[in-house]
Amino acid sequence: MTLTEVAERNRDRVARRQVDKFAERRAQLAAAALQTLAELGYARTSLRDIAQNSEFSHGVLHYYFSDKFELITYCVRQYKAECVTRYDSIVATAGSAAELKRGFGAAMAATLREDATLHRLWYDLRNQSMFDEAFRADVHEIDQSLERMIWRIVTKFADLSGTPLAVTSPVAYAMFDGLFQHALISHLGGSTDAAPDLEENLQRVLDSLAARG
Amino acid sequence: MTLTEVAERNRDRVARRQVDKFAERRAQLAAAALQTLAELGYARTSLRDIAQNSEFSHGVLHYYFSDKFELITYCVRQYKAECVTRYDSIVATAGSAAELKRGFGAAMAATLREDATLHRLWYDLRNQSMFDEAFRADVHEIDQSLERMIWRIVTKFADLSGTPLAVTSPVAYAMFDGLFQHALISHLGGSTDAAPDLEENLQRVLDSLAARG
DNA sequence: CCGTTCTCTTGACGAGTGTCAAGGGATTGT
DNA sequence: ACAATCCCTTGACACTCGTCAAGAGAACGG
Repeated sequence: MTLTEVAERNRDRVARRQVDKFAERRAQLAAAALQTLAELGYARTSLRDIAQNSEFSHGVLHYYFSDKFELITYCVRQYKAECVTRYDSIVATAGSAAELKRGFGAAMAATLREDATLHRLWYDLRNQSMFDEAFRADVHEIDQSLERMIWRIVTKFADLSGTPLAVTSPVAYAMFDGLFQHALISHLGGSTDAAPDLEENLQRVLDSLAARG
Repeated sequence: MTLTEVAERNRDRVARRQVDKFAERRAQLAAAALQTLAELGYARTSLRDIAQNSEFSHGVLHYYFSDKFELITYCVRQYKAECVTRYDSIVATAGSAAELKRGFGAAMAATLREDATLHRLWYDLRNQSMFDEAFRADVHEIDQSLERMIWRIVTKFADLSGTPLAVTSPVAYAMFDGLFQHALISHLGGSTDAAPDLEENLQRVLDSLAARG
């Protein structure tokens, strides 16, 4: 191994370590941003609010992100990574249609309770994408991931219960999304029935998606 | 009739005329505000933007509204008045289940195309109500009105087709609302299929709501 | 016709915003 | 150990925001 090779390898290692540190802090700041956005909403969240929810000052955000839009975009992507695999274990482990149905309803009701502020942030950003074209690509990608996640559940349910499906993937997603969104609004409005109602309604609708005719 | 009675009547008439003029201009400014909000979204709309979409200057808004919140609240109420009776004529005139179904789908698809920006404003404000409690009361009232409107259609459809219903009012509303919202996002994203797809999907789902078992 | 009230404009204020430049420590490579 | 680079803070900038006060001009009363 020549000297220049050693030097190159060291430089690479250093560069990688720096990149890792850089990426790590970006993720850390994005986490603080996500928490703040979930708390205040897109319209009311400033960079200073975000910095105040981290252990750094507001200037550092422009060291790790070129501008506010890149920060929020990064946040959205980080949110997605956490989101899309949320129900995969339920789909994988369910051995019967009834078990899948119960697990699905329970998981949705649980995340409604535990991640309510994150979910309202998602709806907030998806709404922004209707006004601001810059958000559309990322939002649409997440939306499609969620639709595929729902479709995995629905198809597996039909498979396990041995009945054909009466809906398309977009329609199934839109219906479940509507149910969840209304439950979220009700839940954040103070209703204690929102989660159990959602759990029951989801199971009923899931049942009705399998054609009986 | 005494002199004081005449004086009183005149004062009343003047007062009423003033009130009318006042209310008229409030409505006029609220219309400009609605248009601006529908264009820019809640997050990006300033009072100066609104004034620029009217024929007045920005200061006049504080002459007719005590603050920004009262203006937006007034706008939301004005929006509601236009909204809730949108499909009543369809419900009233439909003579058969098939006609009602067709009319419902066509009307929803039409308003998706023609009032897309107003609809996205509604979803924007409903989202704001998840973050800002001050919006919740008005938003919830509108939401209930819309739910009742959907329920009138669904129950009339079940009545005309002679089949019992398999869903509750909140579930029916949530499902149709989800379908419409996703169609709106798709439509504003540039899809030309959104409206016809919505029309077809609505009719399918409406059919499926009537129990076949 | 004069005085009062109603409408509306103008301009300013303080607060809050995203952005960025200057610089101080800390860390690192040699 | 010295120099260079990295990381972060501070403070400022230009701008926009909601709000309000002062006042001009029209409309209206007696």
